[in-house]
Amino acid sequence: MTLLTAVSGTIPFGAGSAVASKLEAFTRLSADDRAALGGATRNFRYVDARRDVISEGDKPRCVHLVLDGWACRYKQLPDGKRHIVALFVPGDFCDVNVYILKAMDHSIGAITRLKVAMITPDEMNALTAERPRMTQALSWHELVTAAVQREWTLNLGQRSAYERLAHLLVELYLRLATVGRAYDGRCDFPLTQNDLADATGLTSVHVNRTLQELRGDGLIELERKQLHILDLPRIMEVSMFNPNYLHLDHEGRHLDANA
Amino acid sequence: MTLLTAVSGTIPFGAGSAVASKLEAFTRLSADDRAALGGATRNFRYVDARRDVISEGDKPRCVHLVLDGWACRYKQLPDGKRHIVALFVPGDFCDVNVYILKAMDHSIGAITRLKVAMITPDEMNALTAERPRMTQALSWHELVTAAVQREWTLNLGQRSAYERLAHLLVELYLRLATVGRAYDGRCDFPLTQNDLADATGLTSVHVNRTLQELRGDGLIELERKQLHILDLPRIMEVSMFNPNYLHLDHEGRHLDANA
DNA sequence: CGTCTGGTTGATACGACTCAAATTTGGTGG
DNA sequence: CCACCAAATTTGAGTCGTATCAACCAGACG
Repeated sequence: MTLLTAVSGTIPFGAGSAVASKLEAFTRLSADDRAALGGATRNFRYVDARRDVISEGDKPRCVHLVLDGWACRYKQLPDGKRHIVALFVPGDFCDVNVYILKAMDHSIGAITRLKVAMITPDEMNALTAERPRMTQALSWHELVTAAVQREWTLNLGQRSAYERLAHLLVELYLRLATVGRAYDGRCDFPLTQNDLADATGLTSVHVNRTLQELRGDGLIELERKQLHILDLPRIMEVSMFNPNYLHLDHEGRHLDANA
Repeated sequence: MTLLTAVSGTIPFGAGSAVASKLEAFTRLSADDRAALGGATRNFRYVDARRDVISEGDKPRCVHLVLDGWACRYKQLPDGKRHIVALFVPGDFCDVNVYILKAMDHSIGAITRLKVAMITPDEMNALTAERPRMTQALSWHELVTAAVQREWTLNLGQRSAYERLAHLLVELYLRLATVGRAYDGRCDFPLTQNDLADATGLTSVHVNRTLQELRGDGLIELERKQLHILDLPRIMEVSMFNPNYLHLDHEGRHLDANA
């Protein structure tokens, strides 16, 4: 048990371990926890880029968990406007417990080609039953997801286009870093300027000009779907980025499985 | 049991029953469920208007449940801007499970004088243990809260000032109606134009002018902290209000305790 | 009766949008 | 390997929604 944990703990990342990395931002997982997580993600499928994983109005029957690629939650307005209300990167659950609801009030779409696990209610129960640490970790995940949503609300409500875009880039960089998909200020960044526009409530034209400003100010490089944050402290400063809402402080270590 | 349920079921509203009304939008509660809810809310306090219930940075030790009055979640930016990211009306929980987190990433403030229950983790466990329907109802509550937060994100991102304010008014009216605090298009509405500005990302000056437009168009009356929605279908139309995100469809009746 | 908070009005400025077109990039098939 | 096409990015010019700044007014309250 100790060995397995130690080994998997040293693997920087790999198929299926993004979830574990994410949950370990809250609490150390035991070998059994990791194994259970692996079991729950055995059932997965691929979704092509720009296709829906599940659409507004559908009855949710399982929990989705992003194993690889990026996805988004979006809502469409009758006048045709689309808004991306959330982004999912590897390791993110798309709503623990959704299957309680009768119908989806939004759609989940793949940004890139997506590898996504489908976890049934029974499997979720099996995952959490007798595993209080796992239960807590999932609650933490939901709380963080809610906190991110609030921060996006704040972002749209109070920040300028420049600050707003900067804030989004920093958030995504940090989230990717916690699941081992970002290093040295660099990460994959598959969003088009159109996606960024839909996520920030700006037009793609204005996103374009604002990104040029960010580049001009020496804060970022962004091309060929690669983001490079050149000056993290400064971009955090200008976007008034307070990382507290990501709740990455490892205080959960008092729940350490291997303590 | 049947008698007690029937009796409490016929009381339109009263101290402590807003929660039950809210949860019953999802599932019928048994007499035992109601009693347990009553027990959990026995420990409450009053908070003066404009005072914090809990502040950013504080360690959350219990779940808060609004019994009477209005409250809000807000976040403050270093440049002094404040944004109200959520509103609470009677019957709303302020984050089931928060106590998992190390520190609040936002503050909860009273809009009016507030009667708020403080429920300890132990009491929450006692409330849900052996009561799967209650557990589900609380999950539903959290899912709806998340859906509302997404809708606010959409609201800020895609709707004009006019649509945005209209949407907010409709949402609050419907939420109050589900807990028996709104009838015939009328409800208490203690928010100042300043609060509305902080919640919609507008300035209070623009909120003022936009409210005048809504009044001029015969959609609402709003004075002396009383809101009167004159034409619900039309204001829903102009604000592109789709109530699906409130998940008020009583399909949960298959879980009816008295079926 | 003065003070304060919340609401209202007017004049002006600017950030972001709109529309339109050009350019670059990435992928595909010949 | 090149030609071609669609998608994504970039640029320019003009407009509009909302912010800003500055008064002023009304009712509540001590």
